[in-house]
Amino acid sequence: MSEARHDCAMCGLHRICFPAHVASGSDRNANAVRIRRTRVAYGNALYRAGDRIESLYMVRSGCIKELDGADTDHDSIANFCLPGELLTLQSAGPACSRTTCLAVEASFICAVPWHIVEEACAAAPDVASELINLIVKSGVATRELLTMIRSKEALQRVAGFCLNMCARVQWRGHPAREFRLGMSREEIAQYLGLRSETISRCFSELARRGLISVRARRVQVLAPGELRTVFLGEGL
Amino acid sequence: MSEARHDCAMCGLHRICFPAHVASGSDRNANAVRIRRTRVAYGNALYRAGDRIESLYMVRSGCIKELDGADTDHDSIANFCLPGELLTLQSAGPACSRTTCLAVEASFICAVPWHIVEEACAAAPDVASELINLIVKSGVATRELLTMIRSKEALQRVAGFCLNMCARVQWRGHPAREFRLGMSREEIAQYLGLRSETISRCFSELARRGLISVRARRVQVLAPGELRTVFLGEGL
DNA sequence: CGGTTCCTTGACACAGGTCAATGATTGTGG
DNA sequence: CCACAATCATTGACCTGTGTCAAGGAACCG
Repeated sequence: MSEARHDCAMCGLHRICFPAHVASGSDRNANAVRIRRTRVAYGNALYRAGDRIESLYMVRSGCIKELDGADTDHDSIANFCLPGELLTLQSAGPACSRTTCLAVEASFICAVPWHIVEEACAAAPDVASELINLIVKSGVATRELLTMIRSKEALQRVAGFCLNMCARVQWRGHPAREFRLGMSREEIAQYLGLRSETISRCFSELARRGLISVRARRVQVLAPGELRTVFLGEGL
Repeated sequence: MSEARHDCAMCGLHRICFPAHVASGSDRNANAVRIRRTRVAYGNALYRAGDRIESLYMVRSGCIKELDGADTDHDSIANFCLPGELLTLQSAGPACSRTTCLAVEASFICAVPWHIVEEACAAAPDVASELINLIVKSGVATRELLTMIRSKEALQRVAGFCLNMCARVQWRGHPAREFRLGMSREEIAQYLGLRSETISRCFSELARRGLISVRARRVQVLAPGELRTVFLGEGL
């Protein structure tokens, strides 16, 4: 119960699930919105490109990768969704998804039916603008990735990836400088526009320099400052 | 007058400027929305990152490049806006722009004040969902660019760029297989994540193969089918 | 018509892709 | 709980595409 409340408090959907709560500071409407919870096993799809979008989804635990639809062959990973983050935002307008969402590892998901979201938006202008904010934010993240891939070389991208992961998990209250990768090197490579061998090499290089420590899928950031320097390309 | 009406009919803002027109099929409310028209000279900014966003903008003529804010040095071009296309969508939520918009060539712009857009959204749910649609669509375009840059090599990117430009200008009723580049090779390079020399080489190579013809900034597509084949990477 | 900017082309270097071999990790069934 | 298989990760050697540097040529502008 209180654990669930705790999770909800740091969820991106918070203001949509609990509009009254946010407005009044009380819990009285906390359960007004009907939330469905589902489990997605490793490798399975939450939904696929072309599916009708029923809900707005949030990752409770695990990791979901969002693939751009068209690319049938070498999948193009648009985003990794970590606990507390939202899916489906890019499909907000159209009835059918343009993306496929696969579980990188076994994951638990919250689903808020779209009609509920729409009702909430119609009822409260804050909620509507909050939704637009979330959509815009997800677009900004995509642009940041685009900029990184266009202008940074491999080592910088991997450094940036580590910093980004770090920031995202620690926002959720996890130990500040350590995280577990839910995804394989191959998937990181697809995300960063590189090859899995290059990811390995970059991890090794960063470890050799003493900036991180990698053991299987566990990553520790030892020197965030220097890592950032590498990312920015100043310490060439 | 009738020319202006004509232009408006193929503008992305059409459903927002003329909601009643769209709904009823008549022109009676055509001038209900107050539109400001401005001119931006070559190299000048429509607005800069950090500026307060006053309006939703549309390019009437010319070409505007949208730069991602953070990147101060080598500018990262997120998009080229051609006539009939919208700007500022990514800044819909926040009050301050995250992007800088510069005129690649002398351009004329329509500006619809944000409060008008907001009022129109509040008044008609179609308009609101239309706006969300437009925002989502612009996000999809960014993702397509991301996918292209991650997975295609230089010649494919340039082929894709030509096809994309072609589709966009011909949508506006221009001659089907020809267009004028408002931007320099350097700017195309920044957009596609390459160097200007590589853009030159790719144009030359595509011309050598007889797929396009390039003369200064004028491009003709001679063989769209084969160009598409190159883009898809099947005809290696 | 001359100066400036932009474009094209060549020679060369290097980051990262490709191919291949080995080692680590995880999961499964006895 | 162990052993085996399957997958995943690491590392090396080599090769290709694109960046870099430099020189000349075309287009534009006053």
